[in-house]
Amino acid sequence: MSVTTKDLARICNVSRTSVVRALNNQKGISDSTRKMILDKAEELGYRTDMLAKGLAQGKTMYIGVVVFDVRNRYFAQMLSAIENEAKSEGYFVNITLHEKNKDQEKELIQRLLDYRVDGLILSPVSKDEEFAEYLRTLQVPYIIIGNKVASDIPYVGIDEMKAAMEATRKIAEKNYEKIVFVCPPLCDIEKENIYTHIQRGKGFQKAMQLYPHIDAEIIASWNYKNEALQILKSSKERTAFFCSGDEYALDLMKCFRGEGLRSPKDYGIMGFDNIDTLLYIEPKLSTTDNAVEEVGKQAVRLLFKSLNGQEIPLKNMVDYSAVEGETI
Amino acid sequence: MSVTTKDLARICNVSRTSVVRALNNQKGISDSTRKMILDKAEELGYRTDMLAKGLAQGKTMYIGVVVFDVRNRYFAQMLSAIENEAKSEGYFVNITLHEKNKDQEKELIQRLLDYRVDGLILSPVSKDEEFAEYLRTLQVPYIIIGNKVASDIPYVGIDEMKAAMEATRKIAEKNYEKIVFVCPPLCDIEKENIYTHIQRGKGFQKAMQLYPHIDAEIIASWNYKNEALQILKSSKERTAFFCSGDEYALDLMKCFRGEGLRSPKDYGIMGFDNIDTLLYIEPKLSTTDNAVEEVGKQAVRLLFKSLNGQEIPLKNMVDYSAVEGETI
DNA sequence: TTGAAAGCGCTAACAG
DNA sequence: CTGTTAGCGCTTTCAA
Repeated sequence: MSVTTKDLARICNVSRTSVVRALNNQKGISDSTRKMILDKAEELGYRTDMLAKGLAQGKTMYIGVVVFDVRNRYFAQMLSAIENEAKSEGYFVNITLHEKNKDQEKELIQRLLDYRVDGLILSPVSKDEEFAEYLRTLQVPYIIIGNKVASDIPYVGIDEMKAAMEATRKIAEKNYEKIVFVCPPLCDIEKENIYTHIQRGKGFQKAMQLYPHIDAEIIASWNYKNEALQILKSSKERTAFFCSGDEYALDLMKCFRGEGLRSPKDYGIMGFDNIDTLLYIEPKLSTTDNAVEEVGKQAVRLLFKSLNGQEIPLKNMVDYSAVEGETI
Repeated sequence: MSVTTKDLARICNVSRTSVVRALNNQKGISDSTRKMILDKAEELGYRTDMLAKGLAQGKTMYIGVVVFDVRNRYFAQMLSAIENEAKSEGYFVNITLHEKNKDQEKELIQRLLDYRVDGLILSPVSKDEEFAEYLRTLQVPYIIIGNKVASDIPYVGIDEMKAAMEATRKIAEKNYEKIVFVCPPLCDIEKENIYTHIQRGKGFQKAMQLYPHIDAEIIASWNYKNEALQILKSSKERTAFFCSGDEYALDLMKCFRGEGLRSPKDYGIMGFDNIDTLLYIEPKLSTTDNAVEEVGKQAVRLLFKSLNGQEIPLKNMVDYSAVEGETI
């Protein structure tokens, strides 16, 4: 087995307290004994047992992250950002995943707490009041990213609605006669937390009010490819699709291409998120960058503040940015 | 604070030992007291402190995973697989990330050990003998995925060489006059563990020996786009590119498209890995599926065997499969 | 069937 | 400056 403070104490002929003082750089110990102990520790490859330390101190320097589905680019990019930011403060990150399952979600949070994480970063798929209530009972600080749960629960993200409004206006100003908001998650509104998509939808509708002469339509179905195709083929108007996620846009583009239709010639299309798959896509998709890495970074920073006992704002907005493409 | 076994004992008027026996489903306790304790535990929302349990038992039911760069699709897909498989055995997974940094890599392993994980799954960027030696000293079972470190260190992956050979032959049989193996990581051979890419390269070369009349070339540079373009433009032969990763293939396709060149008309191209970005790409890229999810799953299974004291094979091969596309 | 006591490796309050 | 002691919450051996 590995060497403990007890071993070090015995070997160095000092008390365990002295060993601790040396290891943790505390005062109340002479430089010579400190050096002696540290040298010996180094020599024997001493390593702090974080379990024991955590148990004794009541904190673990561990933060837990719960997200659904890393296969989603969105999360993959964010996780790196979170990990890096936390590391810079000496914290360790425990990333856990589930597949949009509410029970699993809660279970993961529980298990992280069982392991006594000091704080949590969550991107929940749950949103019901019961879940909000559950969160409120948690004994550790936490912060929500992406899918807001309730307004009294700390949250960091971008202003989805405003971003969607601006995107919509960009499309509208290109003289399309019809704009279709494509948002399949909307049909899961009862089942999941799709806050971001709802906000984007609101932004779309709000913006469209400024353009009464433009036809507005919404597709809220996982059969969106067929529905969109239907619309595009049957209408004589210049049509653009505003998709609530880049993946939907890419899917549509592929589908339309199969019918010989090209953007921007035959239709306009815009995504949302700016996932990095777009790098390989031609024509370059117009979209909105959701600043996912910055969101992750901010989440960690806010959590640290919280851990240090500081009050943090409930609503934290990060800047998004429009990405010019060739499809509008 | 939360309720402990001590609290339960006091409240139920029994000893802590009895509480433990009830909670852990051990025998040596009457059904009635057991029920009484469990009911009370439930009522008070008792939760085992895994830190204390881990400390006392010397095992944590935790497995650590170290990978570089989740932004890579390869890992994102694999992590889900690992998490799911581990969960099914009651283990908890701690995923940690770094950015191809050897020091960070070792540091992460150390920290996971400090938190006393029971086992490790690693996809290392290091490969030197020193690292291998370091791994051999670890006191917990571990398994390597993807980048093999040494032949005495347990490893799970696909037969990269054989897969690359078969892919090469597929290309060769389409009557190309020149085949270029595009493998930028090869120029990092001194810096990183690029075992998989090396194996793919060997497979390519071995296969090409069977086709002496076909021109074979290798690009081992991060300037591969320009070099490939150069080759394609300057040679009159029917040329195909065999890329050691789908991303390189997508990059080339985009670059060539910019020059008005299309696959398969103007050149052939094949990728490797079958990343899911391919879903959105047209024409459909021919590639090899590296069975990444199965690899992750197997890694967990093998680790469990190891945790249970069983011997595991050092070399564990998972089946890959060719993916027919339109670009060859 | 039940309980007392020691211990996992560390920290922290208090004394010398 | 140094050491003694108790304790974090759980497990485990041994005795009743």
